[in-house]
Amino acid sequence: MAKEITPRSEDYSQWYLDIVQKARLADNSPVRGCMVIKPHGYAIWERMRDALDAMFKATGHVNAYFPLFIPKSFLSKEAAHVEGFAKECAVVTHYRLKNDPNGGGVIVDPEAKLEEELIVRPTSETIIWNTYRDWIQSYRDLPILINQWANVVRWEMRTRPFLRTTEFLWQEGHTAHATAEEAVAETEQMLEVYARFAEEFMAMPVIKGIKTANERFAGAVETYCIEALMQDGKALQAGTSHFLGQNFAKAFDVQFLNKENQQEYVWATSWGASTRLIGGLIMTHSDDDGLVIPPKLAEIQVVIVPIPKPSPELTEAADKIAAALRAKGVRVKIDNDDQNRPGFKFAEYEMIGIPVRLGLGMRDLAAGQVEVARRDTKEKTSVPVDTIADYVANLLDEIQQNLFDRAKAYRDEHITPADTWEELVDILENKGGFVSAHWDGTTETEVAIKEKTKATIRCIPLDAKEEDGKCILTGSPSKRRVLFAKAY
RNA sequence: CGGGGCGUAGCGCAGCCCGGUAGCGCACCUGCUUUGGGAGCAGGGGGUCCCAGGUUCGAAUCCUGGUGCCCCGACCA
Repeated sequence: MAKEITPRSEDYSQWYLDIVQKARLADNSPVRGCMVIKPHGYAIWERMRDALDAMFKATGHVNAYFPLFIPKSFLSKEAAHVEGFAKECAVVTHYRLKNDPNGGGVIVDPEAKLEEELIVRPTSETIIWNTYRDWIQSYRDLPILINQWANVVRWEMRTRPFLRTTEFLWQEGHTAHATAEEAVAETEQMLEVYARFAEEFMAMPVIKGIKTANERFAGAVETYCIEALMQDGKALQAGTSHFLGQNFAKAFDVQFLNKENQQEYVWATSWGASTRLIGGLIMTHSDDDGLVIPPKLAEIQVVIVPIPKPSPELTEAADKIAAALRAKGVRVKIDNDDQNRPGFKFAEYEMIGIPVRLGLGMRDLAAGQVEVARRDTKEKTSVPVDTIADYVANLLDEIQQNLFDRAKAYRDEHITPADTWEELVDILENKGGFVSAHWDGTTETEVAIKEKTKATIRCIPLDAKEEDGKCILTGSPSKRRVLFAKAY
């Protein structure tokens, strides 16, 4: 038993770290808060990236790439934006090293100080809007619908693999529009794209909503978000889409001539999702035996394990099954390793989250069957070889659906209405999850509730019904319920 | 930035209190026997004991200073 995973019931946080480590998703790096994303973790990101990228393209977006470095002065142009990011920026001050004259190693060459410091992008609004100024003259130049896949750096106090790392991978969409209506429609459309991606590919149910002023993106007029619920009852913001109004256009002086030959400021949106999604994926589906990957995001959906080890007969049978599966579009690996024993392999494939495992031994071959083991429920059944391809193809869909249904049932059970302060506190302390409660709409109240309970308003759900009520803390009138939760 | 913990083989750790020249498990290499849920036996390789200074005949161990990482909070995707 070389690879024990801490049970969730014992220490959820340690369980999470164990999964990341033992499912070979990522390693810590020599640099604080940065991680090495290992092949098995990166494969999940590649699938996420490809799926999202296709959805962006299908909604009319194109990819481009803007620089990693941003002149320091750009950051100060949009007041709220600086306020939000200044405290967590990595700054490049020099461009050269030299040998230490006092011996031992290299030092920063004091002669090589930069005239203007460069900021490693924490997000790219500033450099992109500085560029858009030159690209936009007329309403005919609009809209601009650009996305970029990039890495960004935010010097966070406290980091956790995938959930919050100093450097992370993400995509950021930056669009420019002639009207506010069009920009809002874009913001909402992209929120919809994220929600669909989360639910269809990650099998992770999400709540669509808007952020309160207090939780809004630095520089945005309105921030839309999708919020997911993790197994430990904490919420995770899984994607955001911002309506930026004319804030960045004004800060970077981006105007266009409209049809009436008048100068107007351009309307903007930005939207992003990051490698944090992998953290969400882990905490939505995985269990004490290891990672669980939904079939649509699994690089390898099916592994065939010859039992007890590969032999000419077993390999021939495995090749046929693999060919039949591949013909159905299933991603298959045949385990040709002849060193480890079956028990070891079973545990290993469960650890790294392969959705379906086929066990194939002489016993099965003689009976014309294959043993099918599904990762999500751990159930095993024997299936005739001649129907295996159809069976597995259907099973993958069923697993994808089951994971979603399971997560949704859990999530739905953990949206609890509260009408008194005592209820709110009790639910947050003991049950966890989202608490649906009335709020008077002020930042003061929101902050006060956070100080008392550590819970924040995750969002005002888009589908929140009009309902007269009283604020859970102050008793002031409220028109609708909002969702409170402790969050990652 | 506060609080706590830890730096000893690739990984996880013991040894430190009480100083005597480094050990255990896993992993790795070789061989044999095994193989339907994490194999067994035998042999073997691998170490600036985080760094610097001090005390001492002698430091992984004691003292001083530094440094790194992890975990828990406040801040954030």
